[in-house]
Amino acid sequence: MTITQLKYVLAVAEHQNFTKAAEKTFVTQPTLSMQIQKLEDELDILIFDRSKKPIDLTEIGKKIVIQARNIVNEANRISDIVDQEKGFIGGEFKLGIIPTIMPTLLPMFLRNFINKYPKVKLKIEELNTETIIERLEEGHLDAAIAATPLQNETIIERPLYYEPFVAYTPESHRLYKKEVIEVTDLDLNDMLLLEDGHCFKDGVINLCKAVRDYGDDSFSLESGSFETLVKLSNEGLGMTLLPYLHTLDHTKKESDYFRQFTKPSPAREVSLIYHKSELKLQIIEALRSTIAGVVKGAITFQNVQIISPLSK
Amino acid sequence: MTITQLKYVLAVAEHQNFTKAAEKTFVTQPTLSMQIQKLEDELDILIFDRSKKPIDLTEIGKKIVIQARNIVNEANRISDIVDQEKGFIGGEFKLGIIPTIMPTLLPMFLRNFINKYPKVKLKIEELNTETIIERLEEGHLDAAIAATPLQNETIIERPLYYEPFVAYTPESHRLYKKEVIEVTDLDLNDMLLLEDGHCFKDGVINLCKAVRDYGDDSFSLESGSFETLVKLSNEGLGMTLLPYLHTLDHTKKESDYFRQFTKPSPAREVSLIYHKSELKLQIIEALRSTIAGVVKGAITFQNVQIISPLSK
DNA sequence: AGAAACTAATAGTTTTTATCGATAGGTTTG
DNA sequence: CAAACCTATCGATAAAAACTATTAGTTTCT
Repeated sequence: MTITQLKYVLAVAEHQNFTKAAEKTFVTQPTLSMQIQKLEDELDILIFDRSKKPIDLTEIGKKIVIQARNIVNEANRISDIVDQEKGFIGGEFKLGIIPTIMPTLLPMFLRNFINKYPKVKLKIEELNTETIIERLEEGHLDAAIAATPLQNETIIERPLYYEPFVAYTPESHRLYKKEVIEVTDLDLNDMLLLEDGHCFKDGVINLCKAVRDYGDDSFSLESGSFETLVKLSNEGLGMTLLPYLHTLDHTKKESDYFRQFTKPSPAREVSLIYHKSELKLQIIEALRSTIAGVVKGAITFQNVQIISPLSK
Repeated sequence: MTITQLKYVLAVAEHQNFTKAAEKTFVTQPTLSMQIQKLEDELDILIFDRSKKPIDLTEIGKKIVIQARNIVNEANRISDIVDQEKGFIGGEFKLGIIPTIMPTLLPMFLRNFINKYPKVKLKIEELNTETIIERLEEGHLDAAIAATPLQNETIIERPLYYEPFVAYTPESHRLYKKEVIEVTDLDLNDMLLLEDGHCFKDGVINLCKAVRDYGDDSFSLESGSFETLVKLSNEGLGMTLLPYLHTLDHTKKESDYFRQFTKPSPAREVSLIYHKSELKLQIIEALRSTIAGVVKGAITFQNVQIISPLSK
């Protein structure tokens, strides 16, 4: 059994297709077929059920794939150890960021980071939370920035900052007259929220449910941007909630519509998250400290109440 | 990087000698030298410091060896998974047992186990607790039976039974007249205990310390057998403590000297222990259930007070 | 000090094997 | 029913892993 063979197994398991897997692993399809057969012979079992189309894993194949991923991960960590010892921070690093964090946070730290660690080839992708979790688990992302807690056992969360929500209440809205808003003032029927939004949990209100109910009656929102929400809000379709960083670069007119919450403000926890295998931990740590350094000062909220992204 | 190379590195790290490592891995010495050089070239580091005699690991080499052991362990588990799926329980299995458990427990389950799992080649070795922990950590033992708790993070403990201590008080001893003994009756100055004995902890008395003090004055005991203790005891050198199972096959005269403790009796916890990597878990589980089945009935004590083997 | 023993690296050779291109045999798809 | 697609097989080749023999450098023993 070789590490290469295990990588081939993982590739075929992922693409459910020998030919595609061969391309991804930069070998020809016969090579893949032969090596996987060799491994199957050695273990005296079938990893793939070739009768099904597309090709599928056998029961034992599934278990072997899990273990193979383990082994390959641990093997990759050898070069991590070497890099760390050499003080080398570099190589490709795939970072996922959710849409509602991307435009505000990325400009704050990106220039800083690439100056400090020029050898790291950052590949940043805007992805929703669900996809991020998937890709982290499969090892297609090295880390991500998302709202937490996620309560996923395979993922480690390192909180970066706590970002309060600010209410956006246009003149037409009943709450425009109030100077500060309380959570209890909110009414599910006159609020616009993102699908991928953050849910008030437990005691407060469950806004996730509200969005769904609302969608039944009139329209549903798939847009990932708060800009759309603000415009709809201006049209008199209700108020909305914006994360604090999104309120920093708005026109004066719009700023007039912002309303803070009374403390403890509802807020989201924004974290750097990564797989528990802790691959490329040095880069993750470099990223975390860079962001932490930039964010400190810009956002220092403490008396907040965390809103979970979970819709349960 | 290949798994084979990592195995070579582990062998050289263990034996601190290329030639011996080559024998153990069933290849010639040049093969080992070349493969390890290849790996060092690929990682662009030195794993071994060849200037020192005997050969030594570099700083980074130590880290790589730890990770290599990880990888090789995880790789070995593949065949575990296959065996489990096939329902095959077999292969070599190295079991360590501490001297004070060996003679009483082994006869109780060995025949039973080899009948039930004839394909398992059991290699049993009598070892003291310290050596057992070492070998479990290095992977030279698959499992062991010892007194617990050990509070070692890399080792998993599965308690098998709780064995009370029985006092052995010859006629000459002051406690001979009492029918049952209380822990508070014990006096450190007239007791014989094994070096590798079990320590009364916390509230009760710290017998471990007592042994050391005693040794200063007259003699120290390195024998691993209770037989010696009993004989010394008969010579009027003091009383001693025997684990319950050791009291089952004694002459009538000796039985006369046994004294139970009042409940909760001081007792030792005897566990099946193994590395947290859980290699060969099926065999471990087979062993555990076999022993548990045999022991049930023979030893069913509940109202006991566990004595830790730790001398801290 | 000098010979013997030991140890790791090197050189050259053989054996093994991983990979490739071409192709056959089997599906599924339009 | 042909076209497209997909995996297994075959024969060739290049890479590499292993071996034997030897060298060069130790350490150990006399």
